[in-house]
Amino acid sequence: MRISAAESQVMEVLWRDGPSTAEDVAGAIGADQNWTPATVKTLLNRLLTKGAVSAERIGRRYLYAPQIARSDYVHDESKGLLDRLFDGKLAPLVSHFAETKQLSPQDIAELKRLIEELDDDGA
Amino acid sequence: MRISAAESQVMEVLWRDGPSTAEDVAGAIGADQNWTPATVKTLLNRLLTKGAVSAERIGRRYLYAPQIARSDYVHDESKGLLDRLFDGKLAPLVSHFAETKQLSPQDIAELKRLIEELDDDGA
DNA sequence: CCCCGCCGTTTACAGGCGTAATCGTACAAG
DNA sequence: CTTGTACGATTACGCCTGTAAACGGCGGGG
Repeated sequence: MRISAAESQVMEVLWRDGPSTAEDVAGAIGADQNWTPATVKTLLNRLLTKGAVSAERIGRRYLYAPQIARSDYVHDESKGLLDRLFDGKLAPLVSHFAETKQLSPQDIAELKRLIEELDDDGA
Repeated sequence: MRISAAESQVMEVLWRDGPSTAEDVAGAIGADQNWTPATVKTLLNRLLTKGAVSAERIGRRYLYAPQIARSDYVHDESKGLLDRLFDGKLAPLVSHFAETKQLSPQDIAELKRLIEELDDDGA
């Protein structure tokens, strides 16, 4: 199930805020994306027909709720990128960011901590 | 300059093999993507009008050469993903793969080595 | 009890993309 | 010199996407 870039903005709101009405979503997004409410409704409907969200009727409105886990989505996107660009390996990606000077000392420290933790678990 | 998924396949060949004719590219790709040569030519032309590749006439053919660095492309794609899904930070991405059990001991070892190297440099 | 307005649904439409066939032309073979 | 052919260029076309307006019904206010 493919979720487009615009659709993912809507999903992010639902993941963050939980079940929401179209109005809620429009309110949460509208400002920075400056979409009209109509646009948000279209996206919600496309997600609905894809089965990516569910809709429960509450009075004359619907509460939309995500039907796929954010972690699954994130995983698919991430793995896709790794496979396409880094031969499926994480290390080259990290290396790439290191080379292009995109890592702050804090980033490095955090990565270090994380890796040591993994290493301990694994060993 | 946006490079689509199909176009990036063509770019990958040019990055890997250097300046190539349309036939070369078609040969290098054709098998696994099973595109006709016509499709490859279309993609090369779209890349040409975008300025992503250059074309130098050699006899009655052209040699196509990348005009953008792979590292730039890789960087844009990677940064885009990090920004969209991981708040721009690498650590959460690594953490995500760790949680979903996508890291082999080799991966962890390599990451560890890499990070220590970075840490030494930085310190 | 009737009508207005608010919802969700349907329809719209231009641009990008994947995929490819067709066209026009210039070189190579005869 | 003619002609077939192999190129790049042009055209095609349906689907997806971003963005949004139009439509139709139902429920609440008068």
